[in-house]
Amino acid sequence: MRRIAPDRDGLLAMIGEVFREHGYEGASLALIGEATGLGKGSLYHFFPGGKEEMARAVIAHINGWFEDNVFAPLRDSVDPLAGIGHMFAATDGYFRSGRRVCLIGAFALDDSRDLFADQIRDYFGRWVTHLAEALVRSGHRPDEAGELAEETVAAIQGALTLARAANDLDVFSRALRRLRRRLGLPANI
Amino acid sequence: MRRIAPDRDGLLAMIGEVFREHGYEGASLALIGEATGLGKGSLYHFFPGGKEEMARAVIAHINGWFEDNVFAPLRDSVDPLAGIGHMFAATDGYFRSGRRVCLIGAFALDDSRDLFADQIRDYFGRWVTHLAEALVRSGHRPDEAGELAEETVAAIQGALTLARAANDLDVFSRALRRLRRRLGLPANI
DNA sequence: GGAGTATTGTACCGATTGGTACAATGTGTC
DNA sequence: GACACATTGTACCAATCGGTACAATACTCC
Repeated sequence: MRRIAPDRDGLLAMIGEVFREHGYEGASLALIGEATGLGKGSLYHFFPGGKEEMARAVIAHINGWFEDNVFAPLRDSVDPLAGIGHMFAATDGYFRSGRRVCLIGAFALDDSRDLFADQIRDYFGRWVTHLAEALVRSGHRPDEAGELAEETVAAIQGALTLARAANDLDVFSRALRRLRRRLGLPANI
Repeated sequence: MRRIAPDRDGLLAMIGEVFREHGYEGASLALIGEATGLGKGSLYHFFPGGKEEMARAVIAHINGWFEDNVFAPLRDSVDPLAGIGHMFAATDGYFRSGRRVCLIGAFALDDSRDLFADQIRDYFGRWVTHLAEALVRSGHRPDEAGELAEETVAAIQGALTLARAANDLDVFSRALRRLRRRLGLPANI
């Protein structure tokens, strides 16, 4: 019996890709087992709560990544524009310039939203809030900053949808470029 | 044996709601049967190709609705701004001010995109193209109009995602209001 | 090396999946 | 009423679903 001993981060990343590509319903335990190289025995050992616990852990994992790589820079950068620039760079990297889709956004659209409503609302809510605060610090009026933040996060989600629908990565790149300009950043980082 | 004789439009609308709420994978024949009041015998009589043919017909049905109620006004209105206003009103109505989600956008995100790639690309492509042409007619430069159209359609998709994630319909209303203003329309229709 | 725990493969479960077959019944037409 | 065709309910199929049970193996620490 070989011992793979996948670290939890790597494991969650692999499971996350399955959910991302197939959705919550479409991600069968067979697919997850295939992607991770683990049988049901192992999967239910690490996630006694089954598929739902896996999804919950994956969402929390993504939430943590955004906390560290997107929200923290937005909150802690001395120069708010630099923090916003960091956000765009991390976002472009995370979604692989449009090749990848937002798992949490996809979950928000169908049935599975009801299962993970709190985590989903938290993810988008924090993104909008932290971006809005950075925009306030960069000189925007609070109400205007709130709308601009909401508009930006929605535009990113919409661009991911449209890029995948059109099968054209440039859709996503163009959207990020427009958003950068509107938020007061130089055209390229 | 009672005879319901649902007209095809009503039938496709009912099936469409199931796909919209549960996604392609999640929409089981049991759910579809329950929603339509039809057994498998009837469903496979009307759609010999099974679930895939049902989904294809539903997407085509939606495509047709948008052709009549969104794209045609964009193309045929003498006043392009009136056509664009018509588009926003129809869009707000169709998505029930954010209560409803875009089935085709949801399909674009997961596995099912590969099954329906042509129809999905067609839907979004026509929307962007027709909006861009109306924007050109209203005075925008062609390249600028293309970007603005793409941005608008993406913003609508993103707003639907965000509204459902936040469980807050105002997110969608605010997005539509901003888009109307940016495209040169009066604040309320 | 032995004890205790972590991990794993396998067999199995009932329920549900999409799909097929087909006879029975409804409906419209002459 | 008789015929043709449209529609439907039911029974059935193999495959897969998520999940459980458990014994066998790996690993860790003494």
